[in-house]
Amino acid sequence: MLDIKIIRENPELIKKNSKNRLSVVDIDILLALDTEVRTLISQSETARARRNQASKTKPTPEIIAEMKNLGESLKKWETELIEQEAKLKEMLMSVPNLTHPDVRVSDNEDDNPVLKIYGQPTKFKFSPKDHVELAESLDLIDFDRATKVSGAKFYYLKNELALMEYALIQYSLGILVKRGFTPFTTPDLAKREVLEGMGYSPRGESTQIYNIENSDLSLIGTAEITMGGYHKDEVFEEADLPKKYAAVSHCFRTEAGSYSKFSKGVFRVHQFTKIEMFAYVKPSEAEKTHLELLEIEKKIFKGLGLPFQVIDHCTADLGAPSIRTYDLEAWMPGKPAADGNQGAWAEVTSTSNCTDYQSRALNTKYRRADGEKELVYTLNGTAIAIPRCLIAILENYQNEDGSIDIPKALVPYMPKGYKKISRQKK
RNA sequence: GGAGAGGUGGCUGAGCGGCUGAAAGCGGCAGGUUGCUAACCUGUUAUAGGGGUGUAAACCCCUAUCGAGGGUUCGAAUCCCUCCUUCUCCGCCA
Repeated sequence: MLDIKIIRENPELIKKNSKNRLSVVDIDILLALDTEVRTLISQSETARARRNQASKTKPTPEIIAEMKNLGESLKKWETELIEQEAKLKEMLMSVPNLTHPDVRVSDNEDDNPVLKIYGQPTKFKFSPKDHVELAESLDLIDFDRATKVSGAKFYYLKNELALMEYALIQYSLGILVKRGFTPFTTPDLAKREVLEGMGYSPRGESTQIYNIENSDLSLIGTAEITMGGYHKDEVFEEADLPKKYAAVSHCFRTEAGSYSKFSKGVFRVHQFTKIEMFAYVKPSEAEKTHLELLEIEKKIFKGLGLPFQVIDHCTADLGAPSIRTYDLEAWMPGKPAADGNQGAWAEVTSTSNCTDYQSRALNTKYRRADGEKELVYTLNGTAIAIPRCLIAILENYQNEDGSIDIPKALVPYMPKGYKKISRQKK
């Protein structure tokens, strides 16, 4: 969340920013609520000061009577205070972060500038198939039985594709560990307070989050949650920063109302495996680290031999916690494009600079060399999201006979002899 | 899952209804002593929110916080309830 002080002191700036980010929070109402809350606080504190004063000595019957009275008013104010504070916090959590000055201002969420294209869309001498067709003919994904067992938008990975998930993990972790990232396997469930601290609201109508019945646990949608919660209420020493983590987890998303031809196959699913990079840095290093995360994503995709482009989210497409977000979009030859053609760029990774937006809610700080404590900055980025990466591999590495080459970079991580996927039709 | 014992400041640990934001020790910081180190001595040492003085560095006042939340009371670290969590023993289990 944003610092309420920034909103108090620069209401016009925040209003403009929120408008650019398509936020619907009314800053005037928020500020009015803030004033109300502060009045209640000072009222209660004055009353408590009086009570503490009176409690220093043995009270006379008159004072006892007075305190009894005061106690009742206090209780009333406190009840009101809790209510109003909760409302204020809810509003405050919905106010998006500030925006990096270089981000394009646009109210169209597809208006993201392309920074650079690496490689070229793969050319075929035949008509390429999409990953669903390829995977089904090679017995690599079982959608039908997944639907029977778990429902729509679940899948079984089989054969080479099941192996390839682990190959991709090993390949990516190798790159990350070399760069000083600490590897993690995280819990796949987290408490509500952690989700909320990270800016995800587990309840409510449009939630993307699965909740566990009779508990305050939710299935995480990304390891960003468990890695952000990891240092909740902690204080780093400046010398210990940056902390760079690579977290393997399963991710669960309800994906309410997202059925369309653009999310065919495993493009948008309820469960997938992902390695998330997460970094805690001091403010002066955030931009540098952000570019480092982007570089790693590029290295991973270049290494896999996949064509991709880098885009820079415009204001309309920026998530609330982020001041700037870059995505890698890989070329997916089987994906229908918006203009009706076949083949499209599609998001495979995303990296965000969240400044102190998350650390404020999580209360994660660092002690500067001069002894002062300050909120750390947090950044995150996808190292690899398995299903989307598999789509890109299947569709780009397909051959005319329906077989698929395994990217050279993955061969060392596959059991011996796996270099190509081909199977006789039964 | 069952039984028991705990959760207090950076750490160890006292307090068990008012003068306790909290003894003592350790550690940290500043100063003294010192040929150097050790030892010793003195002082200091939580966080957050609000208010005030000051150009500022600072300083002063108020409030909250002794695992979390509720309750009892004029007053709670201290009594009661719920939850979380740690340890020990038993059971179960990959």
